[in-house]
Amino acid sequence: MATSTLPDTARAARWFHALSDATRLEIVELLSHGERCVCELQSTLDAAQSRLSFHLKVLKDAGLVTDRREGRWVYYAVNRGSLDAIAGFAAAVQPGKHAGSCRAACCG
Amino acid sequence: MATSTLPDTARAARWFHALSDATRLEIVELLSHGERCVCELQSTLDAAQSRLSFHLKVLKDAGLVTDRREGRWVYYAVNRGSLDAIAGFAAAVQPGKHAGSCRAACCG
DNA sequence: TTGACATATCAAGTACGGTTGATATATTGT
DNA sequence: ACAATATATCAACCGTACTTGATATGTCAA
Repeated sequence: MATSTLPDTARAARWFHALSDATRLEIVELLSHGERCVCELQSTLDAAQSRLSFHLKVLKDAGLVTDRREGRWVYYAVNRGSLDAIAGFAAAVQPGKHAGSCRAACCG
Repeated sequence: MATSTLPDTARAARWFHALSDATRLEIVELLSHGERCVCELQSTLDAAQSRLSFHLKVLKDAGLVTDRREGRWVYYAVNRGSLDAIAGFAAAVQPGKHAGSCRAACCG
């Protein structure tokens, strides 16, 4: 029922849920400037450590960020592919973007 | 603190929250084929009427869909601008996309 | 104006998400 | 081995979001 360009609904819902929180959006925004370790995010956002860890887990489970341990530090970075997919979703649900027969059959 | 290309955090969080639910994603997907009245969505999604009304209100309050009354029916349609904005957000938080001095100063 | 249909709103119950503080795990330096 | 630092996990609490069924509003046709 979904067109082939659309990601499956559950995954998309997880992406969007991960981005539906102000703290997590700020994290993503910070990470868009380059990878950061948790303690950097902590001091920049002035957020409790467990709170940050919780939000980073949500972002990671959704596939929006990746983590990489280096010594005691864990560096988080945005996952470019997931952002591409989100942009792809936004493009795919623009009306009139459906391919061939669909356009004729159902898209006004 | 946000770059000028980023939408304000609260509004973005509302967009993403509106898209964070499977039912609402299905609604948007259906509307991407063209505007639909509530009863059409209701039969297609096999969802209770009050439930649909609730989700449509969330989507509308977030600015993702518009509504238009025609007689007894209310037709909902996706708001193209909001989808553009979402795609814009995804592009803006790709690492290395920051302008000029920022790129040199902070973006690895 | 009455009845039928389409949609919105409300109230109550339940489930889920976020915060906080405490504790656990991992890594490094001494 | 021990202490210090960085991060993750857990449990308890609270608020918000979703579902359901009932009721209200709005529109049309007879």
